[in-house]
Amino acid sequence: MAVSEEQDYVKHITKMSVDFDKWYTDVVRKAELADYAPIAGTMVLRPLGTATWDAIRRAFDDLIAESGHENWIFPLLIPEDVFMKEAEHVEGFAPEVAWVTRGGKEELAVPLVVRPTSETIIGTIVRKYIQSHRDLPLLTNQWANVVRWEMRTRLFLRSREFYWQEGHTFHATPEDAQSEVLQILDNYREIAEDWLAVPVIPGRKTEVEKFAGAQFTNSIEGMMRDGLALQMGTSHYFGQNFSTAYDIGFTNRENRRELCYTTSWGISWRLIGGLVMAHGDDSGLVMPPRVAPVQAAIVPIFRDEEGRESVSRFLTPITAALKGRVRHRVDWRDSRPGDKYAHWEVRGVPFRIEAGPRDVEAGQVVLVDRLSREKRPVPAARLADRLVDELKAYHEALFERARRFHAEHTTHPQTKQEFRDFFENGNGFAWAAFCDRTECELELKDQLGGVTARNKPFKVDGDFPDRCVWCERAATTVAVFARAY
RNA sequence: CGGGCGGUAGCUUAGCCCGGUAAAGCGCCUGGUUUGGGACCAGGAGAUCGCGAGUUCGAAUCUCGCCCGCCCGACCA
Repeated sequence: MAVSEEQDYVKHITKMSVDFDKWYTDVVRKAELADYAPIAGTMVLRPLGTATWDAIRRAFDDLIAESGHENWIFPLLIPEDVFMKEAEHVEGFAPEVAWVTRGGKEELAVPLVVRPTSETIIGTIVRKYIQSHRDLPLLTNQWANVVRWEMRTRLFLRSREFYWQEGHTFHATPEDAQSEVLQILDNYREIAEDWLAVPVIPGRKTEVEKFAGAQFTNSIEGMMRDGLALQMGTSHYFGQNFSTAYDIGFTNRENRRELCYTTSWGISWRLIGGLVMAHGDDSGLVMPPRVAPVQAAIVPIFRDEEGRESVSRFLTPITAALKGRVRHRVDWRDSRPGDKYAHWEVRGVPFRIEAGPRDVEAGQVVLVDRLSREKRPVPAARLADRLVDELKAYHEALFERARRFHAEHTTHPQTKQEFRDFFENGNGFAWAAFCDRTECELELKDQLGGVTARNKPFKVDGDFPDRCVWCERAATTVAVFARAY
């Protein structure tokens, strides 16, 4: 049934087609994922957002545990002199660092920076645990909050304090470190695609976009429903940049001292913003089922106390069968069914189960999914099995929908004119031949209103011209261009 | 950080220009009636008008400073 304008107004969710940015903010707040906090540029993660982040966290933690990574907890504060050792890194982060200069009433002799990322302090700390090649690789990870004094903030996507995981690893050889970087990037791809149902492009960052202090940076890039790119995870190779600055060495098999090859990598709660913008619609959130805190909301329908008890008895074996298999919630709140439908819809719950007198009579429930809203009767005894299958299919459908959108908003311009036209008339991804020169990328960014090379994809199909799509010099690579968050 | 706009009940806003101690819808509470797509009726609670100072007999309203948000720019692993 179509939703009237008046009802929309009551819900206070701006339509995506009217103003995408406003729609996004409305959804995040009305779905109660997160809200603004009273400190500029910071936010509070509400229970739905926290549960979603926890689900992502568990999924990734399991993945990296399998490959031998261990969680640590490192300090929040970094002494200035420790922070300042790697020049490029300092230059990249200095403008957005928050400082602690006082403890109680005393001015600190050495000011402390609130970590914007932890390469420097972790390097400083773990160097003493690394003596021999036998101590390598050392594979650390921490789940933490960091602070970056951003000028322009946005819920989940760019906040002054954010939660993430940062992995920091130390290796005996460049090959080992580089394969770590690739392996983690593939773990990130798995989180994005298999858990969040967002198709992504893995690739190598250009010099303009790489991490401050890295030799190279890899990323996965996803497309939001406004055609903008979102960097959903990055994985950096430092070579010996940090181990030189922080003197992180080991004794190799030849009994000679050598410096470690290091990496770092991170995903943040930005992924939640990503799933909102990749899947949401004018009714609110659409949660990917594998991370959805509630996968099925059960709405009991009854007229009186007797009816209530009858539905309750009917539901007892049903919820018992769902236990441990499907994350569900029975909505006994004292309000009308329609109100409950809307409640769970805004929150993006994949499935709704209606159970009323007619269902009790027939020994069935009515299953409704968030995407099609079609009502389908399911025998009560088969609900659990059915839902497990439906959740899988729902994930596939979501992923497929996002994949199709991504494909429909992707182009392969052959000429500079086609390239210009594409970005002057809208947004999306443009795969094009590229000279990979910084000057060229900066020029096109300037002239095309913020278009940048998101990355140079690892996998490129088809033929591309041998001239750069922008400067028309010899092309050395293929890059995906887009405006980005 | 520069330019512009805004902040009034939990939410969305009116009132501000032209000063006289705050209003509506939604939400919330109680009772009744209802319940398969955001119900209805009646009653009720809820606001130091973002914070602070100033002008004034009197400030939501005028002035100044600060805080928070939005848009544009600069900036942005």
